[in-house]
Amino acid sequence: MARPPLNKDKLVATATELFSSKGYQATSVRDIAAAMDMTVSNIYHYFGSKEGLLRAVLEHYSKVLLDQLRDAVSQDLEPVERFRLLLSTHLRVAGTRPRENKIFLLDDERLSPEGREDSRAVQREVMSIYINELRNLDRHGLLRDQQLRIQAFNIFGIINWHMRWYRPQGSLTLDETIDGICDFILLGMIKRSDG
Amino acid sequence: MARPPLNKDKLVATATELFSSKGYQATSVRDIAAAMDMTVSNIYHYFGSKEGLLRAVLEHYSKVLLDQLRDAVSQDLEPVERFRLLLSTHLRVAGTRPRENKIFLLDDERLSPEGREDSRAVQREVMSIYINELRNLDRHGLLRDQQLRIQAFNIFGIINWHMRWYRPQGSLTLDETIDGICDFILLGMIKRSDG
DNA sequence: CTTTATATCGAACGCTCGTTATGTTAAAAA
DNA sequence: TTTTTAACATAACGAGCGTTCGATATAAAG
Repeated sequence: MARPPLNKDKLVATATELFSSKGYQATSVRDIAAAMDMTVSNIYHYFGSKEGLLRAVLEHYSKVLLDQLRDAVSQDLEPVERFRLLLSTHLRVAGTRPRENKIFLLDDERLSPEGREDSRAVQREVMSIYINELRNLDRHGLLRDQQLRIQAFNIFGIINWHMRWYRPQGSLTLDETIDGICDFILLGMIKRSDG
Repeated sequence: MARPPLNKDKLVATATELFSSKGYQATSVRDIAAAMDMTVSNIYHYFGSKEGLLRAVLEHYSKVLLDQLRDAVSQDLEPVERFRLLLSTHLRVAGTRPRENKIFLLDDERLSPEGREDSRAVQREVMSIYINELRNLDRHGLLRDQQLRIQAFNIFGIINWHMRWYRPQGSLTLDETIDGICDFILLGMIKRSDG
């Protein structure tokens, strides 16, 4: 046994790069093999199938995302402050791992039923983290609207759209962008007299 | 000449249905031919290529969307009211044509450079409509934040995410959902004392 | 009726895809 | 040293893909 996990990790990284830039379906196993300078059959030796590689990519990202979100909501903070921490954490994970995030959002439709169910379970878990926090805000009379799921979906839309336009080399830093987005979510667009 | 535009329209409709449910790449020209009960070569007679069909789908949707948005912002209304009309119009088009919207958002990456440029032009036009309205709001001192493009991107995220979760057969009507989303965008999540 | 243009078809071409069967190297285990 | 096992390679299979070619049917135009 030479260095088995080393090459396996590099394979996941290369697949992430290619899947995110060309799309899962448009990326052939031969593309990945060429980028790794190895043969196709070797990839099958490691992952068994093309979908096995996709699942490895998704499982890695899911773990990172859920760990960070759970950590954020476990902090002992004022309701609004903790919600802001949840938002900024989510934005930071998605913003620093745009490739994994893109695959997670777009290519889960290409999974087999079992893989799709795993992906859905992660999405449900993220949703339940948000619903818990929204309930907490509502308990303190801080929520303007009680349609919690719609609020959550709106937030996911903003966060997940973020990756389509944010470029690290742009004029705003990631921190500035994240603050602006959190304010947008919490306060809305229109200027208010008490803000 | 029998009824040329009739079959051509049906072909665009069938392609829309299949492209949106399975994705552009996962839909073969043979799939579409089978759904239309015609042969593959007949599709090529009409559209010349698979991409030709995709472009026909996108051009149709782009025209509808831009027409409606332009009509909304041409109304003579108070700034906030006109912005709310723009939002609700956009949400209504996307919500009543979820299939076209999905293809428009996801499959423009599969176009050739020329087709991609056409699609980008439409996206730029939509953005400029929003920027104009945001400038108008700002001129009246109504905007909380002056990062206009970020505001616009946040809005697009919410609107385009809408199609991933909204189901007409759900408990809320489209109108109720649209109102809730407009309020979210304009007022934010947190209850304010002057609201 | 003849010409012409459109609508439709059947069959194939060349290519790429995911996958597998079989073999070889090389390093760790015994 | 022998055995075993993981890491790699070569070569192919069968299927599906987008596309094209050549022919036919059909209806409008002359």
